[in-house]
Amino acid sequence: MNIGECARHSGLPAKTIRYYEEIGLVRAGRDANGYRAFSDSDLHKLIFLGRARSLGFSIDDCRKLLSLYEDRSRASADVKTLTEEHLTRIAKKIAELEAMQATLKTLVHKCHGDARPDCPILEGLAAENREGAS
Amino acid sequence: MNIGECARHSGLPAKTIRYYEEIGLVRAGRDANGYRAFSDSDLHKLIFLGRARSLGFSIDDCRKLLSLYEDRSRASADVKTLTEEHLTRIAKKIAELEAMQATLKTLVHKCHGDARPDCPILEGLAAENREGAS
DNA sequence: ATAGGGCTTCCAGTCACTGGAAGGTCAAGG
DNA sequence: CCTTGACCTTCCAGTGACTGGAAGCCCTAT
Repeated sequence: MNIGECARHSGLPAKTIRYYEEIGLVRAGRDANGYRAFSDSDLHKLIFLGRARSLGFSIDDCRKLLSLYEDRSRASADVKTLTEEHLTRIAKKIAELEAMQATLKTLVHKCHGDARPDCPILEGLAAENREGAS
Repeated sequence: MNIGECARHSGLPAKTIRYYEEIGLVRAGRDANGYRAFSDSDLHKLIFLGRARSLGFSIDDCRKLLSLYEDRSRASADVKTLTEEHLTRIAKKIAELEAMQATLKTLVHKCHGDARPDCPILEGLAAENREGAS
């Protein structure tokens, strides 16, 4: 399987597959003409990587997950720990975004949004005479 | 005011202030010795930028917000529109993270997390015989 | 023979900083 | 006067995870 077909089957751009090979996430053989040759096993790894990335795992996490995936004697606890740490990061990120959202919604609500220059959003950003907001 | 004092008052690292100057977000005068000299007005802009960045606005948005901030004849509607677009992006991001969170929680819940290699998380990532999950 | 599509490598750019090296400046202490 | 240490300066490189583009080889069909 060459890189184009592999890209179609995995859903990953060819560029990304080359990049994954470059950083050592996957390895590909070569045909006589120099084209990359992917086995079914390589394709499965790429699909695995695509799924992991789409769930927000970092490349570094993916590297660990992939090695656990390939390790027949792994402990599922290791996978679970990695995933739980990732969940913690996601929860933190959501909390941060929700805090921004709350502040911004308050500001937007106060702003009449017309042709006049008076604007509580800009005043809020200027941070003059603020009290409670973080 | 030199950069160190300005950093303390604005809460931004000196490196960041230099970077903001480099990309033209703020301008600073110079003392005879070549040190940057910040006015109170520069400091206010930096505080403004710090607040805007902490609310997730991009540098490009900050540039627009700053020019609106300095434009005494602005229309508050322009600020509101910018902010609402940003809120839309935040909501989308939160939704994405929550979708990841839901999938990951389901997988973690299924995984017993012990010394055995059997692991529903890895199986889920391998995307074999999956049905409903996105 | 040529046109097209796919493949290769390599380099640069993204975003918003951040770290570090090499060196100038200034105030205080010996 | 000299040194020490904390400032400041510039410039270069690296981060994460790709993405775009240029230059050029390969393969198939017409």
